[in-house]
Amino acid sequence: MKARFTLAEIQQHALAIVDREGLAGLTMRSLAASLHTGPMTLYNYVKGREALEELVVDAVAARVDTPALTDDWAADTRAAAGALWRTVRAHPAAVPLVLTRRTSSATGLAPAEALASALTRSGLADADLLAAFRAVMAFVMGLAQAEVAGPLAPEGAAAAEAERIGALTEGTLPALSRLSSVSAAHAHEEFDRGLALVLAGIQQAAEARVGT
Amino acid sequence: MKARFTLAEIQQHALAIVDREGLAGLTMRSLAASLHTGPMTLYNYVKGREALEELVVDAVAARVDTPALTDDWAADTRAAAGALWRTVRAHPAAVPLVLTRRTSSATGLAPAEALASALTRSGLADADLLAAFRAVMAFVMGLAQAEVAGPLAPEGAAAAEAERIGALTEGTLPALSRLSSVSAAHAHEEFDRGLALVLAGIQQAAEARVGT
DNA sequence: ACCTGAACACCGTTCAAGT
DNA sequence: ACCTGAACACCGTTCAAGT
Repeated sequence: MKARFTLAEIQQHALAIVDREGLAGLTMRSLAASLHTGPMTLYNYVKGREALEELVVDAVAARVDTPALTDDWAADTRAAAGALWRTVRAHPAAVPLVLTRRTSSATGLAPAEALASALTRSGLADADLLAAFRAVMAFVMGLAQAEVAGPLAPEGAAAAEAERIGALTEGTLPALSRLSSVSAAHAHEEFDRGLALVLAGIQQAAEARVGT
Repeated sequence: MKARFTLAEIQQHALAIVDREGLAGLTMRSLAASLHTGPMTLYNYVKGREALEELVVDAVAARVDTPALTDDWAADTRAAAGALWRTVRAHPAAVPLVLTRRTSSATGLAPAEALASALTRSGLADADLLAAFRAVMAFVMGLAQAEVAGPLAPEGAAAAEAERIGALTEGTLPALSRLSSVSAAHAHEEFDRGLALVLAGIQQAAEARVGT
């Protein structure tokens, strides 16, 4: 019998379920139902649950539209990081998978390649180039992590944001609870400001190298 | 009947199982067996599976020994970030939980408080202070993420590290595969170098403020 | 070769009964 | 109050039988 589905179809259905019902809503059985088959059919396309979850990560990565290159490596770095950030953020329920499942497909690695490519044109030497890549990538993933499970993240959608930390710590964690109220006011610019700080350090290293 | 266990006991057993057998090894049933009880007994101490996982995260956070404060905020920031990094890294199997489960206990938030406290003494204004906190915290968590599931992480313990990316991408992801070989050579200093880049950007912002 | 129902070995948790 | 066995509703996956 011919193959009834394509891998891309399965990917799309899986990501759609995660987006719609959350991570717990994705099971072999629910995905099979979404495709109008029995659970066992899936095993003709995917090795098992774990491979399915990697497929979801690939599906998210595939939605990142890598921006066109310019002659400004710093701008390209910002663009690559921003594109990844926006896409990951658009699929909050998939973030736990994005953070913990590794990809080795070309599409899954494409956003990292775009970032690496931009940074390579900074002229940094190997060790610093690697550190810069690590720092920017970690910033993007770490910020996504913070939004899902970080200490300043609002608990429920409706809960007042600053309340949680403020109430629970009652002055025992003063620095953190102050930041918590700042966060409520500056949520919209946290990515840009944070990335600017990281990039400032990288640019400084790149310029120091040109100077010598 | 008196309470047979303390929460701390349960925490230690749970973390020990994760460290020893991996995340999949921790189930209500396996934890109960480790404590020589039935699974139902656990529900007297913990609301359910999810609360248990948060307890594991707290247990990891509790093992971070926050370093003593000095009069150098940048050094204290490095020390706070380093202490968190080393502890998280010492429990690789727990990293997926650390990344995805939120804590609201005081012990769970203590490492973040230490970091916030150090950065507060930089003199940065609110928005930049928050951005700096975000950047450093994201760097630490993002680097832990990269080690577990990032594009340059070795697949298996025995697999040659550069092979994976190199072989699979065969020149289609040139920048990334070059970084992959650099990574093999510089693994030991990636944290320090990356953090130095991030801190350079933060210090630059702090000095610019002093100058005006 | 690709498909897929039945069955198995798990899992978290509800319920109800113990002390 | 705190404990806990039995039972239930799931889950991923093996197996074997279909085409």
